[in-house]
Amino acid sequence: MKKDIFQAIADPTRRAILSLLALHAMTPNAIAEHFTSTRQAVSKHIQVLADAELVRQEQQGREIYYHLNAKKMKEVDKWLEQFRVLWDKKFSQLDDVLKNLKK
Amino acid sequence: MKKDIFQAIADPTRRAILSLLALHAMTPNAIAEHFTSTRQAVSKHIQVLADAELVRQEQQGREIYYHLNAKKMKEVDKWLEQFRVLWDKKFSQLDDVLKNLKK
DNA sequence: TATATTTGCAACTGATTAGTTGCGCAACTT
DNA sequence: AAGTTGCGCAACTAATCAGTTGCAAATATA
Repeated sequence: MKKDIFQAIADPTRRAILSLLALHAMTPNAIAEHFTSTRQAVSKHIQVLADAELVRQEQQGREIYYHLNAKKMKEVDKWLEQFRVLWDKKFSQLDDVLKNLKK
Repeated sequence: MKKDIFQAIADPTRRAILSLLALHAMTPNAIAEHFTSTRQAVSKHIQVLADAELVRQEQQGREIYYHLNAKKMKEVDKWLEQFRVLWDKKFSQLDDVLKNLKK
């Protein structure tokens, strides 16, 4: 039921919501206006983001402002770390050099 | 049907496969040995990774070696870029400085 | 040639999901 | 006080998904 960060960012709508919230905090209605689907559908997406702690709520009267919790995104960055060494051409070439040295 | 990178890395098993392939190329059978589920289940995961171009195949006789396409992971890194500015305390403090300068 | 191994593909099934609708509650507005 | 607005929660449904089993093709081995 409760999803992790990777599942949370798997959905394009949810990624778009995160991008919106990167600019400034917003209420569910304000967020929903950016999409064609209903408020409740968007609200469900927000709930998933909240479960994953990618988003925090701030109640103000009857309105709820959703804030991006950018720090949580660090976990994705941390996971990427293991591949970062591999994807850069410079490192590949360095790898080749090391292989040649072995011979 | 065809999934994108974000959907591909949403599954923990698939992330584990990617981590395995970060070490060296492997055949489906070899990969499946690391998991409790059946070969076909693992094969399906590999197929998803291949569709997302996170993995390339290299046929050798009747064996197929799957290689990690680490460069594709850059797309996730690129998406993270928009949040990287926000998650670092130093940048938040810099932001405060800029706000104060405005006054 | 006969047999075993490696693999992908297709059909089936139970579980999960995304989106809708309807509701109720709390908080503003007039 | 009465009506409106903002919102979350719950139930329903159609669609999708994950994993299994069974099969066929290609390569290797005896």
